[in-house]
Amino acid sequence: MNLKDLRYLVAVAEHKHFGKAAEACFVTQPTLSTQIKKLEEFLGVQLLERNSKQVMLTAVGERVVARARRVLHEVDDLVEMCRAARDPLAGELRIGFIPTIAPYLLPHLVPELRRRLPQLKILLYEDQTARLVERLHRGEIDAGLMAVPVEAYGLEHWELFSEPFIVAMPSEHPLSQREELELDDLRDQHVLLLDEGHCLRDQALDICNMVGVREQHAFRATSMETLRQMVASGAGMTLLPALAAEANASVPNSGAVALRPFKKPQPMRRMAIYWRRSSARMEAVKAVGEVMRELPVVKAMQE
Amino acid sequence: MNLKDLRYLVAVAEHKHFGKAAEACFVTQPTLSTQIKKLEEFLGVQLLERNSKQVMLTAVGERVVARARRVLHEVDDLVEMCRAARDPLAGELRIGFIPTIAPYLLPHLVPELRRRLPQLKILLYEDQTARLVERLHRGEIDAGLMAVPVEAYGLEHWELFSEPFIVAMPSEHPLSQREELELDDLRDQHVLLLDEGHCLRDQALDICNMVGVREQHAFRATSMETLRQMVASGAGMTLLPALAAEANASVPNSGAVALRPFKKPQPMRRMAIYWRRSSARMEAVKAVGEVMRELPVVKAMQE
DNA sequence: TAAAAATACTCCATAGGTATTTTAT
DNA sequence: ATAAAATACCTATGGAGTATTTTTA
Repeated sequence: MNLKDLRYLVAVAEHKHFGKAAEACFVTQPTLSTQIKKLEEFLGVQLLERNSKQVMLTAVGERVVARARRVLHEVDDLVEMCRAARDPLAGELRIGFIPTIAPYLLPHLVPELRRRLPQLKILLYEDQTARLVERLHRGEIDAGLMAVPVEAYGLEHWELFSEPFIVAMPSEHPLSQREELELDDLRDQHVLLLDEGHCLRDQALDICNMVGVREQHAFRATSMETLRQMVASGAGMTLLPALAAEANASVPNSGAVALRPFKKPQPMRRMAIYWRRSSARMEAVKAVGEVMRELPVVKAMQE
Repeated sequence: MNLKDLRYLVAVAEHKHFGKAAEACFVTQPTLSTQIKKLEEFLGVQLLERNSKQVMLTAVGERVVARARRVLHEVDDLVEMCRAARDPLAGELRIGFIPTIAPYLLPHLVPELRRRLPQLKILLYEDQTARLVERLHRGEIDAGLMAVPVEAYGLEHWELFSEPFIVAMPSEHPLSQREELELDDLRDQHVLLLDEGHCLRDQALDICNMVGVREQHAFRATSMETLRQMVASGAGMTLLPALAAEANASVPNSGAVALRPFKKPQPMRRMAIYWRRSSARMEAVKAVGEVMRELPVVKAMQE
């Protein structure tokens, strides 16, 4: 049984005339007649009573037509729904962010997305890289903003921007006298790092290893905010990504922390947006990436 | 778009695997793949995200599948409903009766129908011949029990039984002394008849005309009950169909009316069941006719 | 490398068309 | 006699199959 057959039946029920119904369905009368007959044979019941002067519905026919109408309406709705969903820049888009950038980037990003991609309903998720990758694979999110490299099959990515690392130290620290620092200045300093799992920990560790810094093993912060508070309390220094450092200004107790950039070339982490190679939302993901790339606060970091 | 395509989609959504879904649909994987692809092209949206290791639904896909499931359930219900309605001796059957037989036959017929055709839900209508024919043509009723002949195109009929006419007269009438009457006995009698429209009027009139009876033009009864009361009050005599006459016994004031049959061959009216030539319920109508024909009260009239 | 989906192609069932017949009022 | 549905027959679209290739984790 086909939807077309049901349409033919409903047309006959409406016109009470095979010829007119056929015309309304853009087919010929014989076509419609044979299809209706087949439908009746398939269902095993007579739906229409016809003679050369009039067409009437049988009792079963009446009920079948009523149900057929409902079915056809629902199918039409389904098609209409898809038509409305055709815009690749509309609908929901689920994006995950690593915790060391989410709270610092989103206040800039969200209003801009609302302005530039108003049809897109962005759902935000925050998780560490490994969990974001997992959720990408499971299809729980459509995209993830993470630092390259991410070891994961089946994902594609776009590199969006680089984020310099800034040194955060207690304001009374001797190095705070200097405008800019060199990597070598970190040598023999005690550096505080984030807990395992945060990619930021590994990135900072890589930099430290280049110059032989000792990690303060006794203290491992579980969040950037904790880390900042530890620095403010004089427990040591740390490396903050630029956006987090920038946000420091507008935070209580910020006077206790001195922020100093590195001399060029600054150590940086490269941020990219990731999605499943097979994702149907690639276009939307790229559009969102483009918006991020063009955020003033992001462009300012790139020169 | 076909219902089959929707079934394929739902199968893939359930199995999350094209091969397994194809198997469940009794088609090959390439068939299912191409049909799903066509469905996506038709709808203009990607419904599934697939790679060689997993299949996932897109957001639109999720919604389409939900709607498709509803549609398919409704279609299956529709088919199931037809399967249940296949029994030609089940469902509703609308039957019209002329007023001069309905109240006298139905008390015998209805219990017997309930016993012999329990699946058939009989709806009863009562109207004069012309209106019954109209309603038959309009499809408002499936059958009509009327007296032959009925002048109407497009109707077929089955003759079921003949109903003798019985003379009803005031009990003090001289003719009531006789056991059986002859037609000639009616000559010069004053006969009361039903109002225009009742076929019984015409049948009685035909009989009267054969022997030259004068109609009592001043009185025309609008119902058989009125007619009987007029006879009881001594206003004249009349011809009653046998079933109506038989019912007279159990009616108040019955002692005032004498009933006398004619000598053989009795004048009779022939009752038949009519239906549209194109009717889908012919089988049920004939079954009901058969039940009528075999009613004891009916068979008793036929010897 | 192995599993799975996509593609290429072939075939045939059937929807749909044209011409004609049957039917019923 | 006429209007309308049914039938006969033909065509061609497209659903389904087999064999193969491509993809990707």
